[in-house]
Amino acid sequence: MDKIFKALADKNRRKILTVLKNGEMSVSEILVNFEITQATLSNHLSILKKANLVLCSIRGKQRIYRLNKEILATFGQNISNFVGILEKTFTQDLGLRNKN
Amino acid sequence: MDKIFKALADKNRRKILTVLKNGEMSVSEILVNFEITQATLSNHLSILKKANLVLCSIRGKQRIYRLNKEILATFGQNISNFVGILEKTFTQDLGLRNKN
DNA sequence: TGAACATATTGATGATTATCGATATAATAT
DNA sequence: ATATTATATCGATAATCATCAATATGTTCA
Repeated sequence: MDKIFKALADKNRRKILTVLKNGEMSVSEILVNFEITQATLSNHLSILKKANLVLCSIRGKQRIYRLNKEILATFGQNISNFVGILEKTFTQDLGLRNKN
Repeated sequence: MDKIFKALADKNRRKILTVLKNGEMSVSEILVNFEITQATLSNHLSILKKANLVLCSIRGKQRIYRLNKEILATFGQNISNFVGILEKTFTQDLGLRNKN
């Protein structure tokens, strides 16, 4: 969870996720939406990948990135539950006793 | 939105929110749940307050903090929508055209 | 094999951040 | 008034982070 929150803390990385909602695409295709260098984008993608928010596969000389929808859904659920009732995963992650 | 994500990027701040789910409490009451100094906690609370995630009122010499449930609910909704369909607020925040 | 292309990695830099001890502020109690 | 208590603010420090230019890696194509 910590890696996910950290990954989402950067505006460019959130934008990458939004861009990827249009479907999987290569690094250079993602890049045209930004005004950052390829090196910076590559770094952001690496962080998103380590947070398991995106998946990557190779097609020829390109890397095709796509959203990891499962993780995003789980994250969304955790957040919703946090807003509502304390959720186990979330609570445990923080090293707290669960209320129940 | 950016401030909220930044605020949530820190584990201690997320834990503060979780602690505050048990109800409003003073700074020193919050503090016993952590192994950080009062100065550090005060800084975290200030960041949460600026992100509008917590509210603060004064009672005698104490500051009583509590969750801002409205903001949390809105945030949860934005996340859910992000996982699902692109949500206006979120999209606009990133300076992207909305698909619709 | 070698050139061209796509992306990752490296190393450096400036900016931001979490943290602390010390001090300031502000309320209450003696 | 003064001491005590609660919290915020200040100044410093070490760690993390976003970013870049340059280079390396790995793939395809001629």
